Amino acid sequence: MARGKIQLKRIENPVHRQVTFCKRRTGLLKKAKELSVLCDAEIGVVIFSPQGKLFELATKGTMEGMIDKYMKCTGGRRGSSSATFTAQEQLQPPNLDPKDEINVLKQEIEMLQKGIRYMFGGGDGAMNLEELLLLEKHLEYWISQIRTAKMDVMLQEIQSLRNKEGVLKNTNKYLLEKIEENNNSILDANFATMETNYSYPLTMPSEIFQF
Amino acid sequence: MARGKIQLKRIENPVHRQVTFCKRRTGLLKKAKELSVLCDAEIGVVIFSPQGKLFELATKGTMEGMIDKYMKCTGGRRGSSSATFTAQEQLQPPNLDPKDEINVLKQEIEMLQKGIRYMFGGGDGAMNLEELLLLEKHLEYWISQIRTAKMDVMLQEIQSLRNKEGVLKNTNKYLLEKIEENNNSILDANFATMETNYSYPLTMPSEIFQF
DNA sequence: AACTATTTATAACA
DNA sequence: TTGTTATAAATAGTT
Repeated sequence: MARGKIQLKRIENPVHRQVTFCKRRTGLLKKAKELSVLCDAEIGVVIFSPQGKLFELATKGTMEGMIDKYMKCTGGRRGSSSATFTAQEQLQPPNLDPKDEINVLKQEIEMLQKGIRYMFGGGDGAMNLEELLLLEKHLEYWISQIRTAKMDVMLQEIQSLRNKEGVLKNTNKYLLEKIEENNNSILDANFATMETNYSYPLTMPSEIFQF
Repeated sequence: MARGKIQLKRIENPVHRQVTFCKRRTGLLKKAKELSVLCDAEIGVVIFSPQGKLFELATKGTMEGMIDKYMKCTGGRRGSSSATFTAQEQLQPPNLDPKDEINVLKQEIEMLQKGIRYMFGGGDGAMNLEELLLLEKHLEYWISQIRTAKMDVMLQEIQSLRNKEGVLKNTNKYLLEKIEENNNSILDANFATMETNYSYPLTMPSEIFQF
């Protein structure tokens, strides 16, 4: 893409090939990150150099998570490392002693927490400093996701309210016109009969009706 | 990259976002193919749209093959963390009517399941505003727990290092004394025999040994 | 690792 | 979605 067009075939000069690999690998990963951020997509990229060296990128969560998700999508059933979060549906005897039920529910919560731990790619037993830092990072990421979702919902709500506002404003305008018409009719009637000089308001206080 | 610089953040306009997703997805896959051909690399790309639709590319063999190779490269390291993020413990008064307790637990389960589904499903927008706010609160609690744990570990580490420091300082002091003793003995010996007038240092450079 | 002349990708628009 | 075009970004060849 510069100083000459490329031929879409293997670069034979090993030095050129290595340099190009390095540059384009960087470019590819950058593009993947951009796409993920700009369009809120989840992307995994795995690159093996000709020498078998691995380069990878997973834009949300971990590569393992991506692989699990991929497997689910393609229906491929292999030893998925993904935990099951559906225990509740499986074991739910209708009538149970409250004590037992509590225990069952607590068990389920534990299972769910295992799912969370899975997501964070846990370590063994007590967590060391690195694991804690990683977990903190993951949580921060998750919370940012939640906040984004929250914002989306709120923006939607705002849009909905604005639409309603428009409708109500129109209705209001229509009603104001009607009221004015009515008042004028009454005024005309009064004027004609001369039974009273009490003056009706010509309009309603507009601030009550208008937004 | 055209008709205007891009901001590296989520495109809020859904139409723009969709168009950009489509175009950049194409671009990314093209770049991946090119890199693979030019540099003889094996590349796998997996893209999930925000709606969860899958797009993929495996430049040599199949995606499954890539995943196997990836697993081999990273080694099947993964354990289960026993760290506990038991949000329900904190949010619950100890003595509660069993019925209420059950409800609380059920609520907790539902929220966790939704949260997990949300994360793994790439945010399919199944949660409403209140749920998101609640989840955010829980996550904030978890993160504070993690930070507390992190602080504990760090403080422990610091204490441990201080202890070590104390021991080492004492050892160092002791060794310095020994060395000085030795030097003096040798000096005395040399002085006594007069075989050489080479002068040994009386002390070692102290900054090497002291903290 | 830098530097540019070019090619390529793509944002805005239709 | 697809196509067009002005412009941003990537990068091939070079230093």
